Amino acid sequence: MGGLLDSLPGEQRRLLRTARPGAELAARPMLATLSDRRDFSGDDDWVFERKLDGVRLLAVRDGERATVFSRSGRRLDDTYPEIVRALADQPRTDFTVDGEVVAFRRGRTDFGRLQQRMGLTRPEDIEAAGVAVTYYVFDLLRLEGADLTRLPLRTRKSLLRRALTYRPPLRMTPHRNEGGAELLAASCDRGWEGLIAKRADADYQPRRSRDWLKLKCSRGQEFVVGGFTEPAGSRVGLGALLIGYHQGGQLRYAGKVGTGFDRRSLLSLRARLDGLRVPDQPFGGRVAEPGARWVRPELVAQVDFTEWTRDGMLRHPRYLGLRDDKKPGDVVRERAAG
DNA sequence: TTCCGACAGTGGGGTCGCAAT
DNA sequence: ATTGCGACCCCACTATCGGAA
Repeated sequence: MGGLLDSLPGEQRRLLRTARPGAELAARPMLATLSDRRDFSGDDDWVFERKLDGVRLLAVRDGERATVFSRSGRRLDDTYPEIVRALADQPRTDFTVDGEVVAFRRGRTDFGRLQQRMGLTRPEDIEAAGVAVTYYVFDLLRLEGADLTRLPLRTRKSLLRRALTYRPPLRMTPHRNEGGAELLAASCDRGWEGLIAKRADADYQPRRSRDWLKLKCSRGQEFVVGGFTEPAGSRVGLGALLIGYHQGGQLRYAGKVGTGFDRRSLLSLRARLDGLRVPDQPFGGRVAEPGARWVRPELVAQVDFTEWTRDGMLRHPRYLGLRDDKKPGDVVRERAAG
């Protein structure tokens, strides 16, 4: 075993530094920056990966031992024992990899399903949950005693492919070298989350970087504003808008949106909402939001979000603005569940 | 001078575990 | 038995500040 690094050209070998196992974990994982960029036809060289909807996991193999860490540095060995086992069974005994743990439902990565595993550490609880996980690795930070983070991404990926043996629950994240725009369109059609675009020649930086771009499929639509919450702390105007849509002759609650505002929009929204105040909630069914203020459902807000949760609430909602061109009565749910 | 990255603060849904009711 | 809370996960965004470009 070993000798993978001997195949590197001299100028890349000079980028290597010695690394103690786990030393890179004192730093943080490299994070992607949210981007609207869609044109990747320029001179710069990018690698595209499917955006996986799970939790980040860094794994360290040091001799006989394998250990996994969350993004914040928490040890998760008891949470994902089958991943630790898969890493401990690898022929190579000296590496650090970066990747994402996911759970599948109906062929798609499903964060909600993974959540049923995330907090569990007792083997019998994990067994009872019945949620199989897969560890998609996409980067190699350390190998054969060397810190690889200064090497270009393509080289790290090439080494990663050869360094590990891929059997469930361990997989290498597939990537493509071109066609980013087409790939993103196809991903969104399938109802996936989006893509991560990574600069092919970039090093691994333990922070949020523009060398990794998060390209998200947007699932925005209009919602009727039926109430709001009071601001807290240094916040002004309001905390969040309570929003919904029409279905079956009533206004159905779809959750809250509490980000995307600046000071001006918070204050002007509050002024308009105060003119619409009513004592009773306009939503059908009971909405349990302590301290909520209710308004006549006359304002229509444009809201972006990633997906509907199982309970029919919005995940990762953000406010984009008011739609004065839309009638509240026309606002319905635009996508089916899931 | 302008831009970028890091941090703090405020907001979201959901899960689990634990304490209070 | 139910409810509430905090701690984690995922995340959104604004505002600010200091240093790099």
